[in-house]
Amino acid sequence: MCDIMHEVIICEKPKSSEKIAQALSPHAEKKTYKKVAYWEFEEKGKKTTVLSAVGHLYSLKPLNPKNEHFFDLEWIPLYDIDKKKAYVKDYVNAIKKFGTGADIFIHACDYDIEGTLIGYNALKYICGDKSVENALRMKFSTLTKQDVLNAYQKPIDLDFNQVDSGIARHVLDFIFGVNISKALMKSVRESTSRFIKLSAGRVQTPTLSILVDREKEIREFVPVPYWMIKALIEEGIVADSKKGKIWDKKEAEAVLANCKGNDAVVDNINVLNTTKKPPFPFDLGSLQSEAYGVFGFSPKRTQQIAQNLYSEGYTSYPRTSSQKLPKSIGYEGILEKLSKDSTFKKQINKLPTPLKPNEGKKKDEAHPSIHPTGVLPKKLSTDDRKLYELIVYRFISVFGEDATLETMKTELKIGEEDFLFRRKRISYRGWLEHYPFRKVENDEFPDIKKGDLLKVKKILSEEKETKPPARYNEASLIRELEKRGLGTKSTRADIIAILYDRKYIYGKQITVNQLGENIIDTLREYSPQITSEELTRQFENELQEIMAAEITKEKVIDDAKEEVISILEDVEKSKLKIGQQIYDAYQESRIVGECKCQGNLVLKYSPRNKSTFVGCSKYPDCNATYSLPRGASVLKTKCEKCSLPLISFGKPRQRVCLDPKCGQEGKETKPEIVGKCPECGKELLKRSGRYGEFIGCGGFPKCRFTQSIEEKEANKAG
DNA sequence: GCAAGGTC
Repeated sequence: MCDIMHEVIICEKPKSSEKIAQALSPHAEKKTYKKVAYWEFEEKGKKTTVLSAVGHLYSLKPLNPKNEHFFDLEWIPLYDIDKKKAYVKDYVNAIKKFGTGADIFIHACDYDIEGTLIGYNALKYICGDKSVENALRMKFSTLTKQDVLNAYQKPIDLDFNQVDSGIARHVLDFIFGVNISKALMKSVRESTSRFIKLSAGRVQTPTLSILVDREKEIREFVPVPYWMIKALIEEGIVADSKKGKIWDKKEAEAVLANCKGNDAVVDNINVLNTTKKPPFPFDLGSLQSEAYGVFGFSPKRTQQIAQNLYSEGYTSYPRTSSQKLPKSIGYEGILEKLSKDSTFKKQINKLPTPLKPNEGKKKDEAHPSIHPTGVLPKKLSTDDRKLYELIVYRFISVFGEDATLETMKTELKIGEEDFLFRRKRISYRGWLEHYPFRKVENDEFPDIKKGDLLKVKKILSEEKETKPPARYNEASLIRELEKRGLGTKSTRADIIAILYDRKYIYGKQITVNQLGENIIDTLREYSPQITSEELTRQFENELQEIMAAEITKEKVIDDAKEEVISILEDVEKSKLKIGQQIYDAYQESRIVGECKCQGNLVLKYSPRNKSTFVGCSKYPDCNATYSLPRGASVLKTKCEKCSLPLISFGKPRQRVCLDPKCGQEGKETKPEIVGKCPECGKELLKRSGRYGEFIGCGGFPKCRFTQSIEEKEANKAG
């Protein structure tokens, strides 16, 4: 048994180990050790075991957790730091069991900085220092059989510069993020003896900064009035004055006067054919964006569901930035399998041959775009089913034919004034047939020709005003982070969730709280580096230099340490002022209503009960407290009986007064009807939610159209 | 208590 050579291959994740094992030997046998899968084969007197990590197995931890600042760090198993990562232990144990004492160690994790570090740490801390010294490195960019075989046959040495740059990235993020976060919390604690969970980091703080800048732009925006002239004409035509935005009221009135009493003459009709290409296959970012737009799923939720579908084998690996569908995934086979579902089949049968996907530009060396595997799910929850079908229909659409649209641009003269209207209709549906999630305008063209005289029913001068820039939502913020190269495809959704969790931001149309704004103001003063994406750029450059052996990781870390120490000293000097300001801002953003004593009702947290409750800001002068049921939210609407705010909770949501003694049930008053939904035609209702009143479609949840009261007002005025 | 990065 012992005279045979033993070779161990360590991969980054279970899926890779499967593919690598199968590529290396037709005899690779799947085995399990305490629920963890590994692969084994024996060839030419050598036994090979293919093992797998599950991403990072080790994480940084301060050497002396009691110190005020953390600069000396060590690598500790992830499951010792985070209880939710217990599953990691099984993988570590499997590597320990089969890796210890092997003759040959092969590092086969993804060929990037993080992957290199994952394998390095696995070898070093599980198999021992010796395994690292002699380790071979497989370098591949895809997990195709050919690439894997090549990498195996021509292994390279482990690049220790790449390892060092990975270590430096972790250490740098830790000493900046954790120490500055701690300093902020300490300032609050020492100036107010209260605890608030605060944080700052290389990615989250610039992200918050983007939101704060937008918030300030909106606040400082001064609307400018303008007028738009519209003509209501027979045949249901609404034409706009070619003058567009008219900034001068008198000029608008003059246009109106010029039109008076005149019919409209059709001056010119221009009909154009345009083609609309099929969409690209999904990468994670575009899936998150589409699922947000179509179903209202948060990017984090989409990521969780996609991970689920992947684990069940229904869809491919979700954490990809690829918009490519290489032939090697076997899309004919996938479509054939999907065709076992009669609804899918209807669409698939209409696809043109030969099959050719419309691919996007974005690439990912490790994975293709997100696509169904062809395995049909038996049972899925409603939301999982929705996302699954979105992925399937998108996949089918990608192979569809171009759609053709006809656009009609008509120029009219009313007196001496020029008007214009456009119509759009679908002349060939093509791929649109396969993708039911987005509606495309399909207008009727009026039956008119050049020279026709049309009756003008009415000329309107609509007063409008310029609008501030729109707020980000989670999907558009993710796109912004992607554009700026902040975070990674796997972390962006989590980073945004942290900002919500810290109460820096709230709302679907993301609004920054006082607390969030104050954190940015404070950090811009004391640690400007961390508030801008420049820190990410600086890290990237330094890591490059480490990889090129132009600088050592020790030097980079020492420099960073000095920088952080100087920041911490500055914060320390002003901690009382900083802490008080942050606490005041925090208080303000926790206000949910008005107490009977005229004080503010604020959300408070009881560490003892681990629950949130409502208390008066004038405590201890006012002792009013109200407990909140789990998952309850405090509404802006006041109780009609006692004027405290109403709360809503439970499933289905019910409304009652914050004060249980009051006993007032939120009257099931019929919501006020305020118009028709522009998307589905049902009634638009005035509703109230956590962040005040808003307009929503009566067809909810089928139709998810919403708008703010302000938007509604603006449209009414316009 | 605190970051950002991998992955089930």
